[in-house]
Amino acid sequence: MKTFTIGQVAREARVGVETVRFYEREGLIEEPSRRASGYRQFDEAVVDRLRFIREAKELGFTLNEIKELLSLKLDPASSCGNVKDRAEVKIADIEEKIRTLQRMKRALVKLTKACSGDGPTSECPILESLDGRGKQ
Amino acid sequence: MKTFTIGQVAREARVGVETVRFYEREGLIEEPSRRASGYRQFDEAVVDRLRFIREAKELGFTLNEIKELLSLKLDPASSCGNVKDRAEVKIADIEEKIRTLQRMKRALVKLTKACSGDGPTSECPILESLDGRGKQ
DNA sequence: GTAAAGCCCGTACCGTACTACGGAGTCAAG
DNA sequence: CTTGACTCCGTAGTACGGTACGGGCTTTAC
Repeated sequence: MKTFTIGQVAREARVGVETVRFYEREGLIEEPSRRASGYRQFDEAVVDRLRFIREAKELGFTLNEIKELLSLKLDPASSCGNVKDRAEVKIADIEEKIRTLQRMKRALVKLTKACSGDGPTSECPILESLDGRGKQ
Repeated sequence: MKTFTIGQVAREARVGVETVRFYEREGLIEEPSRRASGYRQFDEAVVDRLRFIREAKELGFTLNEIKELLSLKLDPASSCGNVKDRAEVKIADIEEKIRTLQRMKRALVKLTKACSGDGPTSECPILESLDGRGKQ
């Protein structure tokens, strides 16, 4: 069976070497076996695991959430429904974030439309609107 | 002219007392004058400034960006256009974040649709899809 | 055989934005 | 005058997710 050094798994999974060590410390990947020299010896599954972590992170899960997801997987008492529930909570989180960002964007667009771009900052409607209320 | 203690400005601007001290250390508000006792003595403008910071943060600016915005304001050579440019960059940032979140959401929705919610985690399409590729 | 690249470890540090702590001095109300 | 709330200060801690350092061993390639 093919094994990998830490540098190889890192390259394969497109993460940093230090990140792999960090994930090991944090319990996101199991402690690998070692060569006589002390060098870590990983197998293919760790590459998959690291990709899992990277992709879940890209989907907006935090490392703690990912850890829970992984422990669910190991727990024979938990069902697929648990995982689905968590994914649905995550979808709701993401929707909330999107709404907040859209609110921010609308406010900024409104401000930039009010601003000619000419004139001194002292008359900038963007700064005025933010710093204002007490200034007029 | 009415002056404020740190607790009063904090309440007025709806931030914490420690946050005001923190902003002072970070140079986001100027060093206030002091009473004989050493107590900080703020004026109304600081309340506005603190509100400015809070609102700009709500619009997605970081403290560093806010600091820049404030320095623009003080620089007589900078025009309203500088501020507008920054706001537009921020709008583009926000749009990018929204797109990323929408990508995340689409991926998660797709996965939850594929998942019945029944069955063991070993057959969960969500986990499989994430940890997969090397497992089949 | 040698040199470069890779790996070992613990620890410290990065940025972001605060929040908490503790002991001492001060202020305002009653 | 007392009491309780407020303020002072510097320092440390929080959460998040890593990133960097540095001295010393191991492996690989030539």
